[in-house]
Amino acid sequence: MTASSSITTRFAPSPTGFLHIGGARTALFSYLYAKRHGGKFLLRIEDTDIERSTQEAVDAIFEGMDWLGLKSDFEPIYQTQRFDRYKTVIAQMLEAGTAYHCYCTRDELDQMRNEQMARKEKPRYDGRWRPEPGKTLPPPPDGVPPVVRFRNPAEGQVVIDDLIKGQIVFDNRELDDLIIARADGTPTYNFCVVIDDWDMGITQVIRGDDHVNNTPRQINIFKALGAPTPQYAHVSMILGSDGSKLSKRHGALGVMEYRAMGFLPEAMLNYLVRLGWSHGDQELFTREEMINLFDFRNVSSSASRFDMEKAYWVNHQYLKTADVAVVAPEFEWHLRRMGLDLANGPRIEDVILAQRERCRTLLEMAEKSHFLYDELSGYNEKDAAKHLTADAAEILDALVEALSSLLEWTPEAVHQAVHGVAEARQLGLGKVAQPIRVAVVGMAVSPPIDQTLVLLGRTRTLERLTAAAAYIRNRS
RNA sequence: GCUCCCAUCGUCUAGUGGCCUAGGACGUCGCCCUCUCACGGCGAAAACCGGGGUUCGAGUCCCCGUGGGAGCGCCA
Repeated sequence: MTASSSITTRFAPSPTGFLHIGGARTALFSYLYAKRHGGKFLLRIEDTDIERSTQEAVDAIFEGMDWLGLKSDFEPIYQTQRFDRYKTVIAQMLEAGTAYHCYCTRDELDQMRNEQMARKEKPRYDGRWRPEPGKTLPPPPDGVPPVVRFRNPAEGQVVIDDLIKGQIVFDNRELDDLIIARADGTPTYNFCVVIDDWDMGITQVIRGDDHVNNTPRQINIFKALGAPTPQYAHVSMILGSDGSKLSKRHGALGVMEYRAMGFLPEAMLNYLVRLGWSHGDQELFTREEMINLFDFRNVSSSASRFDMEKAYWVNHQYLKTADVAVVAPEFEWHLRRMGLDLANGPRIEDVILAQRERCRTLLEMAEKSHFLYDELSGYNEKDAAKHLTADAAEILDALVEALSSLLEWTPEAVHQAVHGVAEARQLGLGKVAQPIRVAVVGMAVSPPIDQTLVLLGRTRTLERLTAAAAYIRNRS
């Protein structure tokens, strides 16, 4: 926790899609770990697969990181801008004999794999072009551009002391000679990662545990290069609520879709940090607390499921307690998205205050506040049938009279007027409040009636009350 | 098939050999509050995958099994 500012972590997505929930959590853990130790966090775009990488995906990742407030301490790095560096290292490795050319064609490789699978063996490169002392290599075939393979040690073990999973041991015999440069000369993932992590002084590699099997190969490359190996922390996957892997089909939504669903970024972070990590029984954390408390000791090594209900609950906690000034811009985003004119209604801060106890998401809040910014499109059928009864017409008339004579339009005044009407008729407040709700909101659900009417404003309240009374009379 | 990972309530988890007749949270159910919906309060049901060890003592350590998952690309 002291001035160990040598800590550097990175989040290294490949730009082939949006920033999904698993990536966001990995990014968060990386960010928190760096901040916790006074280190740096950086973002690296792994775009060596030119075929599949797109600018839209890069933008989507930035957008997601930005919305979550996960700031990189440096300008984002693109692997495609580092090709010269990769080529230099590959040339050095060829020279040093830690890498070699392989002239196998894809067809040969496919055939090799199929045969191995048929023999129930683990498919792997058989080393036919691997130089060995006393071994005579076949002459390079004409017209076959070679790939470059890493010469993985044939013996011994690779030991990973994973920050989350503990010690993992791999036998080098299980590892084959992976391709580090394609036939067209472009370097491949497992190689670029090593060079980048080395060059950028990454001290902790934090990534999904679908990468554990790559780790021993990468460590061997570090060693071949004489580079220091980073520590590793392999975070388990996030599964869908049914326990299956998240896929585009279900669950694997981009973080921006959670924004559209009405989540607050801080709530999203809070839910995510608790998915796999814990600090005793604490459920809610400020960003400062996350940073101060985060530790891999308390990160679970088993996969976890994304539970929408719990996520909603966390979001609701934030909506209820967050500074209105913080939620206002996000709420405004939703209202505008619904095509509402904010000038045509109350201050959104007041709306948030009135609604936040009864809304789990900002989207829900926007939907329930629609009536404040636009005309009613009609009454909810069941609610109208129940509350806009023949008896109610007269009550609405009385309310119009009582409310229009108020000197001021405050919760207290409105409250008194409404109660006055109820008491004069010896009715429970519900008998009066419910018809009002349906009349002004369109349905029987809203914040306390006095607050609702104050938000709506006198003019609109009286209009809608009158309209409802007319509606009742026209109907009967 | 091979290699690797994982395993406490439906879900997220606490638990680092005795404090565990297993705690918290979400969700569920009941009651209270109440002008609706909520908030809130109180209460309930609900879990250590199985079998062997180790130990005076195992949810906690070891082994085996079972069940999940990941990887085995000139993808990342």
